[in-house]
Amino acid sequence: MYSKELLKGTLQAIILKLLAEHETMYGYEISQKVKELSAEKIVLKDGSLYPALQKMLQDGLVDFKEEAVGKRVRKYYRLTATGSTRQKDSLQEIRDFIGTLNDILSLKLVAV
Amino acid sequence: MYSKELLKGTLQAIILKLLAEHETMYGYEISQKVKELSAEKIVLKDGSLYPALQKMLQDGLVDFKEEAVGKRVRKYYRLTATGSTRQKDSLQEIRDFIGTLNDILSLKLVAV
DNA sequence: TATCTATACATCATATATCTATGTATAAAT
DNA sequence: ATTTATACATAGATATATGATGTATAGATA
Repeated sequence: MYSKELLKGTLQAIILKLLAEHETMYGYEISQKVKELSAEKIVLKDGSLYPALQKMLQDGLVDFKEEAVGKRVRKYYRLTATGSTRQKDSLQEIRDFIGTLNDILSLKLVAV
Repeated sequence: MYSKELLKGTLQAIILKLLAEHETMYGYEISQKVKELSAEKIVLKDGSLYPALQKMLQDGLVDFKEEAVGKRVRKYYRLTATGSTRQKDSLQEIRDFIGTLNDILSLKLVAV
């Protein structure tokens, strides 16, 4: 696990990216996908994920529909048009920021 | 300027890296160097820099000696042995984290 | 069948780091 | 003479991830 602070500013971008690739996803599915893609290096806590989704909902970046699975109910989230725009913007911002870190920290990263 | 949150978790690593490369630096010099290396994309506020330096001092990552320049006094900071170790660790953590972001966000970055 | 683990959601208090605003003061530039 | 740059600092505001805790269903295992 990384220092908690590193994830700040990138968690929302990560969620947006997954939703951009998957049409709909429910919260637990998102957390599992992040764990998988990060080789368990990023393990979202419930207390991080659900409040983040609710903030994105408030900000109009996502909406959701509930779906019953047995007696349980999942909330399937989907990007709105606003969310789709924000997704591209936030991804670009992270690219740019990493480029800046690359310069300052001499990381020697290049895009292919 | 980037979303404020992005810098969190990396500011200390940036300061440590500059100190690893420069033997001694004073606060204002650090802020100017960061501005320069980032093409003004990262402009540290006094309220970020000085508290950060004081925390690093408390944590034993740096020490300093005061030096008079005319009637003004500069605080020249220097890495301690602990700080030097931390510098390498935090840089590696950021590399690793960016690698993970690379996977999740499909950034297509490679090290050269 | 009982128990543990995984699935699925949520809220509240806490921690932490950066920023904004503000303050003091010297030095250089216009 | 006035503005800008240099050089430090602190207090309060803000944002966001975490820890702790809660509820409840479903599946696995002993």
